[in-house]
Amino acid sequence: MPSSARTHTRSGICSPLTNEASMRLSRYFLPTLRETPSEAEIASHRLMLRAGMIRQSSAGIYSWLPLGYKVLRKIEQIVREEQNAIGCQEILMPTIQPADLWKEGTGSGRYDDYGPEMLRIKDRHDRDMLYGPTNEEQITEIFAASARSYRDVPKLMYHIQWKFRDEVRPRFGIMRGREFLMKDAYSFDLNATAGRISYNKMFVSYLRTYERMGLTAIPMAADTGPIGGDMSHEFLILADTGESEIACHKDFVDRKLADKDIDFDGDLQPIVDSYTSQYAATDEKRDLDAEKALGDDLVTARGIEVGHIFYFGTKYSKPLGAVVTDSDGKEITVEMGSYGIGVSRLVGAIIEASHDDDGIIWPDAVAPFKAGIINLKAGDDACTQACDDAYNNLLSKGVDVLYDDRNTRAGAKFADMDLIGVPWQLIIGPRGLKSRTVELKHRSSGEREEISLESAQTQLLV
RNA sequence: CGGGACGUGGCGCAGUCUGGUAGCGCACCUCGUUCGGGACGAGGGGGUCGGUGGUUCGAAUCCACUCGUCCCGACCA
Repeated sequence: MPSSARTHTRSGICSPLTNEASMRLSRYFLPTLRETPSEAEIASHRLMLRAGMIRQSSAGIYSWLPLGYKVLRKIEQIVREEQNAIGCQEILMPTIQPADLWKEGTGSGRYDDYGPEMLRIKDRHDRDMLYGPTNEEQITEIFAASARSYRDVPKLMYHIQWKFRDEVRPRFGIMRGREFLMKDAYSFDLNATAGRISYNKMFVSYLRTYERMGLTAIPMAADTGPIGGDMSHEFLILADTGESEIACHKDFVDRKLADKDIDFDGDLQPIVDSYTSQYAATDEKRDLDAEKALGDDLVTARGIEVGHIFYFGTKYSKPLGAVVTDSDGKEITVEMGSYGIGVSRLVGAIIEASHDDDGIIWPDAVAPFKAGIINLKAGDDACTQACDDAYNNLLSKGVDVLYDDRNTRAGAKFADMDLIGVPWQLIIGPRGLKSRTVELKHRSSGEREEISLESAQTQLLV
């Protein structure tokens, strides 16, 4: 690609690396709201509406506007990269599934159990279909149809797809929608020992995934259902407005993975053990004796579930006939696990964990733009020239930047930029330019520096 | 699914009790003065009150039904 295609003029640019468009705000569809729509109660819902990220279509179903969709894709991409990093392979399964996959006799047998939460549809031939609330049946059928030998396992596959659960009571905006974007992964192994290896990969991968988003997620033992054992964990992040009460050892609160460079083919059990050996429990799993023993090390807080992994053995492989032949020529029903991350929910969860009275405070990794340029006086030639130059320069260096070039008052620009929560604000006005300075404001700390335009731009390149 | 609310220009609300064909703030458009944390003045556009059916001379207001949305609870990524 010729370089001229990358460094162009006034209409924003696509970085060849990220394919994320920087933007002049005068051309961007960013319908911010000064007042909160009355239906929004919690912070993330309020702020997502006010920041022009989403609009509601019907109860629990939302459209994603440019700003919101950009964040959603950033989160999705982090999830994708971390799944790929453990050898989990991306596929894409349909949203609409044939009911036979779920019915007794022809499928898993949970068609009747699932209840009205599953959206059932008939096609024109009067065949029963459904909008998938999850994909265990589908992936198992795919695997079963082609896997023959023990050499075909282990396998890890995932997809990132919209799901639908017809919640009785959708609420909290995107956090508890009926339609939601979810990463769900599935593991296929020859036996439980191998299954644990797959489970551990996911466990550690999840810790890394959330950490990359600027979150501390705490794994907590969850109900294992009919299988039993210790192979089901929910991952929760702490937020004052969280949906459930949790209790854990205080070491979890800011815990980071000690080893950044993990060998996923090595033994992950010690890492998993280092997490699971410490106390952490959701409301229904709390153990008061254990908590008493912790004394001052106990922390109680509120949490939001952002992931759930579990191992379910042959629950689906058996009815759907996912069988391979082992080295002795014996038929083995494969052992499976499934591993979910609520991608769209994470957008709301991150906001719950990171906002203030003025708006959202995006962690760097998921911020829709790295920086915003505020032109304090759009009518001033010198000021506009300085802003244009800074914008074009940052673009050419690959910095994703939102340039507020609108001809509105400064106050409105400050308010909008704080609301949408980009990490850095480059504030340029005629007054500062007289002494060749601009203001660089850091959204999360609130710190402002009066520095030269050049050094401000240099800082944004880091 | 139980309990509770609400539905009036894009957003936030008043008007409903005590029927007389719609109002305020913000936003929007024009002009002028402004312009470093959501300006000021003047002028202007936009709604027939979620829908349907009743009562009435007359309904945003009363009655019935219906649709939608939100909140609490049970349930869940």
